[in-house]
Amino acid sequence: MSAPSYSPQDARWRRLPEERPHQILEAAIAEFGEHGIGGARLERIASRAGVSKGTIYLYFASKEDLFREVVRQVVVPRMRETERKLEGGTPREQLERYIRIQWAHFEHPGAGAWVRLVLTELHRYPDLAAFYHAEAISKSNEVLGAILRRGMASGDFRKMDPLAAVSMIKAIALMHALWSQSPVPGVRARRTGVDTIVDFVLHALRPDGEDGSR
Amino acid sequence: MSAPSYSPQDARWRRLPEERPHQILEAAIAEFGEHGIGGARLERIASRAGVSKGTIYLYFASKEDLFREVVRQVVVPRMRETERKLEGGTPREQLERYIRIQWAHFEHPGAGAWVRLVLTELHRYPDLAAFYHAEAISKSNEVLGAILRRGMASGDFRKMDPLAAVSMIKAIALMHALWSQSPVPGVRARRTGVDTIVDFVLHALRPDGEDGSR
DNA sequence: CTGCTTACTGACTGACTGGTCAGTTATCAA
DNA sequence: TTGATAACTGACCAGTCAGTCAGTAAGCAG
Repeated sequence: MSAPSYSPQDARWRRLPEERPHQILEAAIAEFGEHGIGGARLERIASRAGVSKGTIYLYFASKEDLFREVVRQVVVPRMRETERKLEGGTPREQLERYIRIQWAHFEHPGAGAWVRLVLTELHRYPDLAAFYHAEAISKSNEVLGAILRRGMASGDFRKMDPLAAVSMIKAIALMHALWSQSPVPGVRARRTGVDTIVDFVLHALRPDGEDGSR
Repeated sequence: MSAPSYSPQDARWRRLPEERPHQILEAAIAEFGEHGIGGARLERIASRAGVSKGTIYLYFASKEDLFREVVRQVVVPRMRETERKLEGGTPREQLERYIRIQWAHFEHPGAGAWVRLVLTELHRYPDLAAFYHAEAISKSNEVLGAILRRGMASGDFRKMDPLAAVSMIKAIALMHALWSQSPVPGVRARRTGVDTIVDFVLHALRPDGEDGSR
């Protein structure tokens, strides 16, 4: 109806149809990370990307579709990359490296928010949750599970259900991510060092009768 | 303006000003558990309680106030009761009982949703989060921490930071609650038995050089 | 310069929901 | 029976936000 008249020729604003989807996805990952799916505002995503809200709808069908593409194009590839660093070494070394890599990953600002998002909002989008589980979680479980199985076979670790151990190790790592970045003072204060976590897990997996020193 | 005319004299509807707050709180705990704080609808809470939306505002100042009272009057007392069952026994027995009680508690339908709510939505309401932390979480940490400290002093457990151990034990229990009730098939399938959890934790705390049999 | 196409804008709409309040009904004392 | 009062209702209001679309600007071919 009325004239738009955005900032005349002021800025280095340009038409860049090829870069728009990527710019919007980067803005979206930040916004979803900070506010979750429900709390994310398309107006803010647009503003972060330096475009208007309408432009988002030129490239993505809906908010949910935008979230789906964020997971597919940004989150999953990053997770894959992290797991490539695990190759080589004894099972104990690999397990320790796994925990330390996860820890370092979760120290990154915003990681806690993403963990929170995945643990708690994803389940309301069943197809997305299934996709995420297939692409990210189950792959990651297999990697860690294989390390544990090798260690049990070699005698480095005591024998137990490898998948159960995977669950518990991941539980500790995930909850640490949540708590270490909690805005609630009493929660954040109780930060556990990564050495303590490595120690706890290695003790839990230590074969019977073996000394705990490393 | 126009006449309400709800079901004439049909049902056993009665004015019960003394029971209303309790009815509304019970409806609210169910609604908050299923939909979280943000997703809860006052209209649905009213409907569950068999009253109209306006009635809620006769007893509670706002949605947030209603949530606060749910925590104060329902959740905290239930949590306190759970912890009374821990008295007596050796530290090992107490720790095992703690884990089994938590497990049983989290098996209850809706428990997963409450864990999810606390872990992920509470932080957006800083005063509520502080209240919940003071009333529920820190008390619970002290109880478990005391068990661990006694066990370390008596030689039942190896020496380590008791608060770190509390964090990790709780992490395992909480994530189990979330995963065991997940609506995502691949996640729910990977259910870990409580015996495995007890075993894992007792191994992690076992003093150096001791055999793992119980 | 002119006309055409593509990229983009932002005011607007429609649906939703927390919270309000004028009005209705039950209850009970007088 | 008849007020008076407390309990309760639900239409309404105001704010919010995902999604739409008429219109504007940039770029480019002729």
